[in-house]
Amino acid sequence: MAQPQKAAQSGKPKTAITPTREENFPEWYQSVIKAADMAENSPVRGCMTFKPYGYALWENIQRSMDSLIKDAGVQNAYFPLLIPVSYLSKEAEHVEGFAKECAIVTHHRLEKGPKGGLIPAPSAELEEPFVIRPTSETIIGEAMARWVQSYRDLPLKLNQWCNIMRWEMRTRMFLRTAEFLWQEGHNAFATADEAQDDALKMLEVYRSVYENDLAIATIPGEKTADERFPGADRTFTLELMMQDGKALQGCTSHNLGQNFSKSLNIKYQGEDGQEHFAHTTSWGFTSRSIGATIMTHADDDGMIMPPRVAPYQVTIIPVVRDEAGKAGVFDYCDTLRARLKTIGVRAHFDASDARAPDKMWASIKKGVPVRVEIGQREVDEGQLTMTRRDLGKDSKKTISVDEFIGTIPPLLDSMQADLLARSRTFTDSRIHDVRDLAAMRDFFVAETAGFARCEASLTAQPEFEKIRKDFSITPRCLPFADSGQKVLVGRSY
RNA sequence: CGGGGUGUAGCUCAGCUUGGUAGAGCGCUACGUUCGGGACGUAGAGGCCGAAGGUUCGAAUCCUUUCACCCCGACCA
Repeated sequence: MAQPQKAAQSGKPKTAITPTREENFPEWYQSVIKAADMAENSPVRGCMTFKPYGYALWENIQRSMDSLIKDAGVQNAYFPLLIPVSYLSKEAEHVEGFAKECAIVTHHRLEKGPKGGLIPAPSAELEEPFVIRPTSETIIGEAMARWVQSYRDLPLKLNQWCNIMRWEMRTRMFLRTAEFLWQEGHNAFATADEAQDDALKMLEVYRSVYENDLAIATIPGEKTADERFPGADRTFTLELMMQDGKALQGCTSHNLGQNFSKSLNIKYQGEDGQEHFAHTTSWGFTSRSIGATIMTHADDDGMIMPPRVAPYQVTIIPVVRDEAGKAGVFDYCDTLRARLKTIGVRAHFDASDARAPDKMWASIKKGVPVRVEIGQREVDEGQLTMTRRDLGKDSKKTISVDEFIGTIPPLLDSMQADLLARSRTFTDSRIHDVRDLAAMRDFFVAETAGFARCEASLTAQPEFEKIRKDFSITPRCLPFADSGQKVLVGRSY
C-alpha cells in the first residue's frame, strides 16, 4: 500500500501515491489502482480481479457504449466461450497472428491423480479440442454464413459483450491481461461502401465514449499497412497519449472487405440473382479503456474519475466529534444523499466508522469528483463544505445545501469538460512535427517525448528501421486530421 | 521464448554469506484519549519461511529439482 510521504523527511510535498508519476510511472500506475481499490492481480497467471469499484466504472462505460451501439442499429447476441479448433483453421491466412497464444481445452473431466490432486482424466480427452475464444470472428462468421441467404438479410449487425483470453507473454493490469473484458462487433453488408462507412461509424462511437464519457482526447486515424490487423483491408484506430508520453491504442475498427466472408463463406443472393460475398467489419473496445482513464487523469494523490462514468460522483463524509451529535449529522448526510439521488447524482454516504481524515483520503484516492464534508457547523447553518478532486484542497468552500443541489449537475459537467480540455491540451503539446529522420532521432532521446509527426513517406526510408529499434517506437496512425498524408510515431503500451 | 531478479505475517520487507527452531514497519482486533488534509498510547491476534527431495544431531539459512511472480527485451488480432 502506498504510504503518504513524510514531508519532513523528504522535503517534498506529501503525496498519497508513491512513487510519483515522475519518479516511476509504471509503479505509480499500479499504486493508483491499488489505492483506489479498483483491481488486483489474481492468483491465475496473467489475469486480474476487477474489484467492485473498478467493475462499477466498467459498468458505467459499458452502459454508455451499449446505448450508442444500439443507436447504430446493432443487436446484442452471445456466442460460446469455446471455439472448435477446426474453426480457427478456416482462416489459415490469419492463423499466424491469431491462434498462437490461445488457451486450449482438451479434456472434459477430472480425476484423482497418482500424487493426490486432480488431473485431466486420460479417458476424457476430447476428440476435437476447443480454444477459449481469443476473438469470436470465426464462430460468429459461421453463424452469419447460415443466417445470411439473401440481400434482404443484410445488413446484419451483431455485437457481444464478453471475456476473451489471449496467452500474453507479458501482462499489465487493465492494459494487457490474459483474460479481459470487451465488446466485439461483427457487421456484414452487401456493398464495400457500406462496410467502409460502417468501420468509420463505429470508430466514431468509440471516439464519443472516449471523449465524452472518459474525457480522454483521441487521435482518430488509420493504421499503417505494417500495423494493421492481418485479415483487414483497412484498420482504423483511436490513439491516446498517456501522461508519460506513450501511446495507447484505444480501440480498433476494421474494414475486413471480403477476406473473412470468403474464408467463412458468408454470401448472399443479390437482387441480380447472383451470389456475392458479403463485406464485413469488426470493431472492439476493451477494459483497457480503464487503464487509459487512469493514465490520462490520475495524479500523485491517486485516481481522478471523469464525472460522467464515476461510480460515485459525490462522497458525503460526516465529521462527528461526539456520540451525542452523531445522529443529527448522519440524518443530515443521508437526507442530502437522497436529494442528490432525486436529481440523478450518484452519491455515496460514507457512514463507516473510519476516522474522518481516512474517509477523505479514501475519497481522494478513489478519485470521487466532489467531496462533501458535513459536521455540526454545517448542520446548524444548513450548509455543507465541498472540495473538487481535480482542483484539490484550495477549492474547498462552504455553501448552502440548496445552492449545492442547484449547482452540482452543471458543476459535474464543467469538471468533465475541464478534464477533456486538459487531456486535449496535454496531447497537443506532446506532438511535434519533424522534417527528417535526424530530427526524429533527436526528438525521441527524451523518454517522455510524445509523438513525432512527419510525412508518411519518411517511415519508408531504410534509416527509419534503425530509429524504430533504437527507441522502441512504432507508427501509431495516419491521422484523419492530416488526410492520411502524415504519420504519428511514438512509444506505445 | 531470451536476459536479470524475487518467493518469510493481510501488505512492504529484514534475517540466509558464518545452520541452533521467527523478526520489523504498516495493516488488523480491543480499550482509552482523539477527530474539518492521513492521531497517539496500552494490550493483543496473526507465519509448518513457494513446493518436493537431499546433506546434517539440527535447515528460512547449504545442495538438487520444480513451481510461481516481477523487471528488461521479443510478442501484442
